[in-house]
Amino acid sequence: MKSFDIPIPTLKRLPLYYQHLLIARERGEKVMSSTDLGEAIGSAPEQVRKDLSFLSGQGKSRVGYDIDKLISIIETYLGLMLHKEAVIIGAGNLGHALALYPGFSQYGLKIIALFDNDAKKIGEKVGKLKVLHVDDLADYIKNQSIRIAILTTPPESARQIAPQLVNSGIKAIWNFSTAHLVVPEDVLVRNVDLSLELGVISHYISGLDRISLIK
Amino acid sequence: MKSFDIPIPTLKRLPLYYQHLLIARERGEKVMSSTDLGEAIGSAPEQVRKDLSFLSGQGKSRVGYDIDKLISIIETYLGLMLHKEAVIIGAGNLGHALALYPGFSQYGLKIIALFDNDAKKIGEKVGKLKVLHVDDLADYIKNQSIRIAILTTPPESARQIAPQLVNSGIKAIWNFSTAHLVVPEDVLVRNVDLSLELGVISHYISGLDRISLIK
DNA sequence: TAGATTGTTAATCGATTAACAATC
DNA sequence: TAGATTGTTAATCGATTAACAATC
Repeated sequence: MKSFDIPIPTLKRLPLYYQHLLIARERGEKVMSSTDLGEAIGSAPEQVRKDLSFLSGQGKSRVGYDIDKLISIIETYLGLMLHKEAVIIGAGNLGHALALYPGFSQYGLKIIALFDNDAKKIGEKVGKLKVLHVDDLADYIKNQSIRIAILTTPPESARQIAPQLVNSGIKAIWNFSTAHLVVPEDVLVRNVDLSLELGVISHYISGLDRISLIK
Repeated sequence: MKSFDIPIPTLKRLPLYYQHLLIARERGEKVMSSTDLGEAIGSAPEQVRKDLSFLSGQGKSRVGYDIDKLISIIETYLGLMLHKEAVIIGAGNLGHALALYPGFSQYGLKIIALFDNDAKKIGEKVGKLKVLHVDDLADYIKNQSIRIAILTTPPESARQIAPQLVNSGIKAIWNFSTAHLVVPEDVLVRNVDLSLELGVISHYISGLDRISLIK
């Protein structure tokens, strides 16, 4: 799963550029310099130019980047226009929030089903979606040719379900559980453990206390 | 805000180690090697040893790390035992999910209030918390000496509120909005933009399509 | 003692930043 | 033309990985 032709950090900045370009276009702007784009997302202009050079830079000296053109280049490069369907496994609070998260559609991601193993939740409505039983998950994925799964279950369930997902044809797992998933090479796993940020935040806050003790 | 004595990636792995050590302790285990710890979180043993060396390595050759000791070292280092109170601004789906997220208390984080500017939401119950009006935010933070704020509002609101938070004494902002916040040096901002992962996922999925087209 | 495992130094890798020639 | 801005190469920085001596 390593054959990226572009650094992951760059890949994560592209959506940011994209958002700001959309806003600028909305405002009627036509071109944008690397300096302005960088400022908008909090990066240096060199960073922006470097990032954009991966997608065959299209800027014009003295002018900047053509907003329309750059938008469509990023769309093509990331495959944003592609219709990407995903399922959520785990209909808890986080699953709900993600199912209803408004930002995803901008990137072509559409949540089309939620699964849970809790009988009480089956049939429950989340937005326009109904919660389905996890027993039907494998068939559903196969029949609908889903390739993206979002995991918001407890870690043990996540570990159990991951192989099923892979067997059913899932190619990308967005893992919100704390479980470390082991999957074949050709399956992308992106881990988002919200708690990890607490390592940084907690250390920072407790550092403040330490300083104030010394003073 | 740069004066970390330890790499951020390490800081984010410490909570992972911590979790696995807790589990191991639960199982009655006494010591754990860097190899085992690494395996649990998907890192190399060298990585583990390197990380732990930042907190004055406490392992024993031929034996491994004393689980009890390491747990308490990490707790001290990250300030996990510190009682850290936080407010959430934005009582939408994500705000709800975070308010009810079970994983935070393990790290000493306690959400004690939710704020919103939508009159319809004020007074609404989220778990045991009531949604308060954002007009009362500054006073609340000052009176309760809150230092951590979690932002789950739309980007424009986030940008507006950030200076207020800083003025009221907030020292760490966990920013789930897409806004790029500009704050004084001594305020920590941790950005979590869920959409950014979609850059990586979308690119990967569309890469699969590209390959299958070629074949 | 012999061997496993740590802690640390050095080598590698990769991303960011700086510099600057090319260009519009 | 002069000057601003790109695109790219080189230098720097920082984190990961490898190697190995120290140690229990």
